[in-house]
Amino acid sequence: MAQDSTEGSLKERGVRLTRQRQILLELIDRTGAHLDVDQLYRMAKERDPKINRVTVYRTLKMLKAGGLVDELDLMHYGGDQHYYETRLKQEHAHVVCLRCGRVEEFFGEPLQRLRKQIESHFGFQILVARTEVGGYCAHCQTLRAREVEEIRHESKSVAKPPAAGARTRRAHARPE
Amino acid sequence: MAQDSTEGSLKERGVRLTRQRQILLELIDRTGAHLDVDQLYRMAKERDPKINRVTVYRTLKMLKAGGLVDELDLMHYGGDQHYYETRLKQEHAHVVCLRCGRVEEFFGEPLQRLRKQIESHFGFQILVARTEVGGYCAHCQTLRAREVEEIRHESKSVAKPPAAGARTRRAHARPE
DNA sequence: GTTAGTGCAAACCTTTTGCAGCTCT
DNA sequence: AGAGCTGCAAAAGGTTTGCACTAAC
Repeated sequence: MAQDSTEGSLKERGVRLTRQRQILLELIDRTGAHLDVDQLYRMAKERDPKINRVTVYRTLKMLKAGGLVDELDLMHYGGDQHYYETRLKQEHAHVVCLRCGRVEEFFGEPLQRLRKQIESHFGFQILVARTEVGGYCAHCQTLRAREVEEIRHESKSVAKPPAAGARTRRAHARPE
Repeated sequence: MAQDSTEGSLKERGVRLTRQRQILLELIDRTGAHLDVDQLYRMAKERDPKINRVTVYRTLKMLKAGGLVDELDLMHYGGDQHYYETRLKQEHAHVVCLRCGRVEEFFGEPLQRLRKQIESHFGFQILVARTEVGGYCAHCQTLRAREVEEIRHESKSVAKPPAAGARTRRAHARPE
């Protein structure tokens, strides 16, 4: 049972801890993963087959508004849905490989430095910050180079080099 | 007429410079603003009343894939559509006020530092980077404080303090 | 003349909404 | 008991697709 600060935080605000919410909270907080609505919905369904997708949306919206989860896009790799993660973790950037979909998290002082500079530069009060980076991971750089090479061979002469940011939209490809 | 590096870049790749594309390119490059599809579509329509929304989508997709424009969310202030801007500008972060919708751009060395650290830390090759920050601008911090104060007065006792990240979704509010 | 690009209509996917009934506190 | 939540069905964005026609090179 997830008896962490998230649930406490909700109780304080008089938010009801329904069975559905407990399930969703536990999934988000415990896995610490980047889950989209569909994944979350299916996982929740294993524990409560009657749960509705709409409840997942509503719960996430509430958690986001309450500053308990962060909403990510992960560079829209894999579609236009959103991904969610706990805010219990320390602030970090998301580094998404546009070829394999793997997502790395970067914690490091440049992030805090950036945050502070923005706050002092504009006199801005930051509530949420999001850094997402897309490109090729170490592994895929090599594979990518090979692919480009092959293409250049196939179309012997007028080799239109594949556009830099081009990405195949393979629905819900799993990293790895 | 926009005779800048963007058009050149397209010509080199054998992309046809249709009238519609010229209009859209000029709007994006010249205004240097953060435009969503709807704004872009309406502005383009003034110059070519027959242009179709789909063409706007298709052009943006191509420009994005070609690394000529960046796609932004601006913290989803004002809805779930995307915003687009030239990539001719130097890299910068977007700082969005969740109360008035104003968007500031932050250029500054912490960004380059962050980029470099991520690249060297993971051996990652960055193609696109996006930092978006949401919160309250200097001006709105004061107004916000006043609002909270008022609310506290109205509901005398059980004052549920407004959730930190809560934001009113006023569709397409204009900054200022 | 070819082939890429456009417009139109219709589909698609993700997310939101209205409302009756259920359930936490 | 009663406001707050849920589930269901239906709608509402925002974006993409299939196809016949048009225009850039």
